[in-house]
Amino acid sequence: MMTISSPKGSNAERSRITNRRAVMGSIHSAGIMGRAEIARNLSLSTQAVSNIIAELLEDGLLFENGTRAGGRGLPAVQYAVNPDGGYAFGIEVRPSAIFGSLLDMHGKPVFTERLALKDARPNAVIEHVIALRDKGLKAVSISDEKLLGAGIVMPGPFGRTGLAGQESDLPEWDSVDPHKLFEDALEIPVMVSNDANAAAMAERITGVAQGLSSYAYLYFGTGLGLGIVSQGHLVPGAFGNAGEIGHVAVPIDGQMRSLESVLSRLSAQRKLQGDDEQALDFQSIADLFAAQDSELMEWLDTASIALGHATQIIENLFDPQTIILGGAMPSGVLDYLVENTTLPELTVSNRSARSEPRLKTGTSDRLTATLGAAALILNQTYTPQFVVAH
Amino acid sequence: MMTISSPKGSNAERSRITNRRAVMGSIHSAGIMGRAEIARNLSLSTQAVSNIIAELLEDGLLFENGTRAGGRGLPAVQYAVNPDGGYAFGIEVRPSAIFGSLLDMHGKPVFTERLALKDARPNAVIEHVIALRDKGLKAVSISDEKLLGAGIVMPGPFGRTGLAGQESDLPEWDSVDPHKLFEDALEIPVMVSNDANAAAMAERITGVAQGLSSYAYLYFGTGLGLGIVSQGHLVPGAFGNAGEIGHVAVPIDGQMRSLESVLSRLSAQRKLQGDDEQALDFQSIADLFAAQDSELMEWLDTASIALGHATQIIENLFDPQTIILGGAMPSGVLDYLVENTTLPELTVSNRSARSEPRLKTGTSDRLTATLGAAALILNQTYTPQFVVAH
DNA sequence: TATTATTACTCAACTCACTTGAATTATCAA
DNA sequence: TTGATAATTCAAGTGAGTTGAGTAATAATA
Repeated sequence: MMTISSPKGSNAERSRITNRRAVMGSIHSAGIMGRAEIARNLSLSTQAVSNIIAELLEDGLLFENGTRAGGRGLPAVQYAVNPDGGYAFGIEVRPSAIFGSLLDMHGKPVFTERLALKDARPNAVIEHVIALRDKGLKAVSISDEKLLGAGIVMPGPFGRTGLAGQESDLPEWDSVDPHKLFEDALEIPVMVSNDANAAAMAERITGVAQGLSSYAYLYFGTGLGLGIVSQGHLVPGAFGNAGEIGHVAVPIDGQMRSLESVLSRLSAQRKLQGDDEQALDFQSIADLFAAQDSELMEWLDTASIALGHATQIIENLFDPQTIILGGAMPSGVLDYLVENTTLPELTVSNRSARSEPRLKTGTSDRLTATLGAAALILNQTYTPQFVVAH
Repeated sequence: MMTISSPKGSNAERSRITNRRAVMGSIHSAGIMGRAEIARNLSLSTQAVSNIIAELLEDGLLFENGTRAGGRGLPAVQYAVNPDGGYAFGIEVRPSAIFGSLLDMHGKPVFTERLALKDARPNAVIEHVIALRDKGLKAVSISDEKLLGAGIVMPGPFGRTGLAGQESDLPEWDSVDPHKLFEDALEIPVMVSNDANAAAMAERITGVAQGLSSYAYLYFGTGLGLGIVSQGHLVPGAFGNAGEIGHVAVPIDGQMRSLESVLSRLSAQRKLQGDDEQALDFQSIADLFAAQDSELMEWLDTASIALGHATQIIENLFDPQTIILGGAMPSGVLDYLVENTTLPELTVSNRSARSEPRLKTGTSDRLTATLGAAALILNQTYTPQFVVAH
């Protein structure tokens, strides 16, 4: 659940915060940049940018990176983001395990760890999360002042809904406010979200969504989730549960099936193993794909059809620059889906002048969501805060 | 097409604009409000709010509205929005007609007019729009300084897409930038959008979406459109074409049909008249509904099923507070749909603790989109600007 | 080679808009 | 009647961005 802050007026202090983020964001997305260039980009005076940059240098978030000649005039001193200037902590909570990661300012993971979880109730989880943080900070020798915040990914949906009672639910989390719980325990800024949203943000910080402002992200976890980014901001939904695309019905062989039942790792597992409950992991699917296993290829055919329907829905509802496929599914499989899906014609995205493909493959990794959790925090430091309306 | 501005830094001047809007927004949504209360609401000092209110009184946008005792302490002087403080101009451009309206600050229409259009090419449209504006201002004796801006509703999709070549297209508009065209001609701020988005905003200013921040709006025009509002802001899509839900396919009698082909005025017309091309207008449908015409009721049964599917998709993708039905369809028909649609169970919106119904009826009127066009401008004066990310 | 145009950058003064703290006023409660 | 409470104003203070003049470094031009 995204925390929805009440609308706030602006004052000098808040302006500075906004502008610091805007400057960081400009430099992050450009790689290196000079002060005058940033000032033009943000419609600020060079003096203002100079002052902010001095502060950011002081804080160790930036460093000088040579000068650029090229044109006439005094060559601009260039600045770049210092990867070691700060770190974001990402946590993914699952019923049987917790995944933790630390990302530097470039979004590069410097620490990742999996912790088996016997007890997934709130207190036990908090204890493990604190342990994970301490272990991570120690492992890479980071002082805790450098920790910018923690992003938490938990299984949605948040609150009691028509989708409750599923296997992924965590015990005894119904009545607690995860955001407050984690913030009180960790004493740093916290953002809580679902896996698809987090993964979508990861693509924006380091992946194939860099430079995109409105896109959709299809996340392959156990099921299937959708992260929606509009004008650089996540669309969280009124209760933080937007993107539950897995439960949308599509026609498969003349029958309405939920997307998740044909386009997810779980569905592949069922197809390949029947009701055998042994987990079919990432690697086994990759191996079967490499061997062109006939059952898997059959599953892929059905999955492609489902993806075509999903594409039609997403494109017509959001008109994104692109739809990115990613998550815990081997990249070969994702590439196959992108290449073999027949794109629907009757959508607003079927236009001739496109700079992005309608479907593309993003990061494929079991840890996509965990890294995405940390990316939520990085995104915050690179993006001026969204003004929430009344 | 929403105009996407580049990200801007903040300074004193922009802070004041933001805060003025925030103050106006607070008062607008509360009806009447005192200064200290607004200050708390926006996390500003009372002095700052006092200064802003003095300015707004000076500009005629607010007026004093008594004092409120009730508690202890000095009773607060209350302020209310002056309906005559400014006006918004709304224009809806159709291939064969232009609709114009003027809304006061409360969102009340003070002038509406339909102008038949023989030539729908850009120059002719501009000419008629200017004439409409002048006529409106004259009719209600408003000086042109009071015109806050113009909202324009035009048939989407914008740009060449897979949905182009439809009957609603306007001739020779492919190569022009409507926003620039209208802004140059009218010399006031302009917002261009599609009918569904505009209608969604109208509900936020005066209708059943007051107080809601994340909701979806199903607009019945000739076809069917979807307006998506997330945290008080429209979700426009990368190219301004989000919300083309009419082209999403749903299963009807075991066959995939586009939503628009079963849930739109045009589809009702086809059902009732066969291929007879004579227009079936708003009133005729209302009459047939009053008479419980059997063919219309049959159409409604199918339409309800389609609406159920649409609801499942919208709820799972956005998790809105509610879905509002409105537009050029008699309210009896909309009410019937709301009451007789079987709501899907497998969605995140199927929760017990709801303050809003999952479906509700909004404004039903041929002019919904026209008034909505003007509401886009009002919304801007009541809502601090969205910070667009890099 | 010298000069000029161009651009980045800094310094210092200025301005805008919000904050702070003290003083004032009106109301309710004891 | 007195005291507590809350809204409001006044005046001074502060943070942050802007402005304009001046300096420095480079490319283009004479």
